[in-house]
Amino acid sequence: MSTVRLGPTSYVVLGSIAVRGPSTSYDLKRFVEVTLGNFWSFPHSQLYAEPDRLAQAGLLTEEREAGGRRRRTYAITPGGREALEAWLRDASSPAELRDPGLLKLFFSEVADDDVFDALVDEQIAVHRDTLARYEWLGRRYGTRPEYSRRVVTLRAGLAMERALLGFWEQLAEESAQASRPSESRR
Amino acid sequence: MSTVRLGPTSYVVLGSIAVRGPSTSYDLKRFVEVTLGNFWSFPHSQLYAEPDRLAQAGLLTEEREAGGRRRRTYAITPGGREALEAWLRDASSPAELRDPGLLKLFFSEVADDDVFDALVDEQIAVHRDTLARYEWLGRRYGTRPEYSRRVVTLRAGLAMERALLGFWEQLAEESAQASRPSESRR
DNA sequence: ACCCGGATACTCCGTTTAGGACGGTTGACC
DNA sequence: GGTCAACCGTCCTAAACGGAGTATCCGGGT
Repeated sequence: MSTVRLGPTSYVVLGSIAVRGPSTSYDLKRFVEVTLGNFWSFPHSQLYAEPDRLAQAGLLTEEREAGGRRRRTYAITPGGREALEAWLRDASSPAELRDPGLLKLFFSEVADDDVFDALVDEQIAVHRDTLARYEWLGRRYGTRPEYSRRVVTLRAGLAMERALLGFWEQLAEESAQASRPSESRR
Repeated sequence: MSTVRLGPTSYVVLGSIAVRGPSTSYDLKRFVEVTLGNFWSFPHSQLYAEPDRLAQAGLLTEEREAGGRRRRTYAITPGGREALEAWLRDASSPAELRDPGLLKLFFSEVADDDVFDALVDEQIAVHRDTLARYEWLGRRYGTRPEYSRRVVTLRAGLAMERALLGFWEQLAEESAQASRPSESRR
């Protein structure tokens, strides 16, 4: 039980196991991919390395199948639950966004207008897709009260996507307006 | 001029230099910190290593002071501008969000309600602050037409922050409602 | 029962990034 | 010309990344 450094990844693992019960890495992968993955992405390979670290630290127990795939099943320990709750109580570090679309928009002044227009179209399509996916998820899971705390994050995703979609659509509108100033403006 | 791998970081550097003109790493750091940094964060040390790489690849020119700090000033080459424009035309990879607040919310079912309430309060405060900062930036720079393409990303930030703030505020309201069921329920 | 092919499940490892620590440089003020 | 605080640049270790590679399973054919 040496003291290990716990990062956000650690809490993703601890939390997922706390919420799902005993899990294998692959269970975590599938769980994370449709839930958390939407607002906290990271490579699946972490889900094999990190639980191991946490088990070393005594925050998880590890049980390995004798034969076959030699799958390891992890369960949370009292110490792990404690660490998780302590983190929940801690002050949060600020959110980070990495949006290549906005990055391109920021630099779009160096290119021609058709590059800008293509970017806007693309981003509108992307955000419409994401929005549709979230809406589908909402219809599928949104009404199950046993998931309520988890499902509520979906509402945050919906709000964000709607905001961003609105932003890009407004940009498209302004761009269209600018390119035919004849009829509406004097 | 070997072929180097160009990642988003590379385009941050190329784009910033294209937009600002010749710059030192420190110039870039200060520029990025108040602009891009809001939707594409990364460590400042990259801004010393990356331009070097790009210079090797012939996308930037490098000129170094003889004495003192031995500052290196970089300028973009025609090849660099070309690479930047090609990227602007490419399809964008999807946006990524990393929000510790949402992560905690997702796992909050394992803890008591007061942890949840504290989280909600904290997040409301955080988003109010960010929103206020963006509004200030908007008043400060939003009216300068020479920055228009760059400043427009600020509107995206405002839209997102407003959406997220609304989300958390609604959560607070629902929570308050649930904890005093006396008047409305039963 | 046995083999085969494709889908699934899992791990490993070389590369890249994170981001803080550290050390040198400068200019303002004494 | 000395001192100090702010400024600027580099380096280093741990962690994250992400894809390549391997093992396992399952269903269908013989």
